[in-house]
Amino acid sequence: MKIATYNVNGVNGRLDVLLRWLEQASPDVVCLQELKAPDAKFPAKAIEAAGYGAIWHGQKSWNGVAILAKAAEPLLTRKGLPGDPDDAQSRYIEAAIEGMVIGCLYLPNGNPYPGPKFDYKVAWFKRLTTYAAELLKLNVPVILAGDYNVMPTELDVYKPERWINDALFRVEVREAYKELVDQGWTDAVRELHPGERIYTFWDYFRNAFGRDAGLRLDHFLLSPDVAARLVKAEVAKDVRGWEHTSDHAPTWIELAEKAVKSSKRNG
DNA sequence: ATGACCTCCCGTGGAGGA
Repeated sequence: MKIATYNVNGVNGRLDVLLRWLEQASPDVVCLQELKAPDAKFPAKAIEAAGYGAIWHGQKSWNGVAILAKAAEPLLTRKGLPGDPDDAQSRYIEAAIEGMVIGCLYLPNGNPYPGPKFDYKVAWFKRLTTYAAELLKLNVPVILAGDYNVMPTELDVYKPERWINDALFRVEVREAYKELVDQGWTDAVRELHPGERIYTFWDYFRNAFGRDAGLRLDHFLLSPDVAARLVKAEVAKDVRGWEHTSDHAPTWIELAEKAVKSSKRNG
C-alpha cells in the first residue's frame, strides 16, 4: 500500500501536475495540503475522473487540506484540529481508510519570528501533540502525514546556520517536533534513511532546486503497528523538476500487508 | 540585509508562503 503526502501549492493552479503525478505514481492514498481554494472550488470531478474518491477541508485563498483514496471513498473522521474552537484555518482533515486512521495536516509556517504568527504555530503544534497522544491511546494504526513546516534536525537543511531564527527551524519548533515523535511515533523517511540528506521542498528562488538547496518539511509519523509494516519511504524529486510544479515534491511510503519487523512497543 | 519566485484574489499590486 502506497501512501503519499503532497503540498500542491494551489490545487487548481496545479491540477495538471497533480493528475499527471497521480497517473504516474498511482498512490493508494494521498494527503494534499495548501489547496488554496474554498470547498466549492475543489476539483472533485477531475480527481474522481482520475479514479480517486476525496474528502476536503477548503478555505478561500489560503491553507486547505484533502485526502484522496484510489477507487474508494475516504471515511471522514475529523475536520479541523481540536483544542481551539476559534481557529478558522483549514489545516487538518482525517479519514479512516483500510483500517487505518490517516490524519492530513498543514502546520502553520509561523514566520516572521517573533510575532503572533509564530505564537500561533507553537500553539497549533501543542494542540497537535495533545491530540496525537489521544490517537496513540486508541491502539489503532495511525498515520499523521503532511507539511509540518519544520526541519527536525540540521541534516534536514541545506545550510542550517542561515535558518536558526526562521520559524521553520527555531529551537522551540524543533523541540515541539521531537516531543511529538517521542510519544512513540516513527518518522518514516528518517527511519529508513538515517544520516542521509533528503529534502522535500526547494524554494522557487535562486535556482534552489538546481543547487539542491532544499529543506525536509513533509513528514510521515507512524504509530508503532504501522511502523512495523514500513518497507519504503521516498521523495518523488523528479516531480519538483516538472513545468509549472509545486515548490514541494510528493513524498511517499510503502506499507506491507502485515508487519515485517517487530513494533517498537513490543521491543 | 535585501530580494529573488509563485500562488491567490474581483487583483492589475498586495499578501502569504518558507
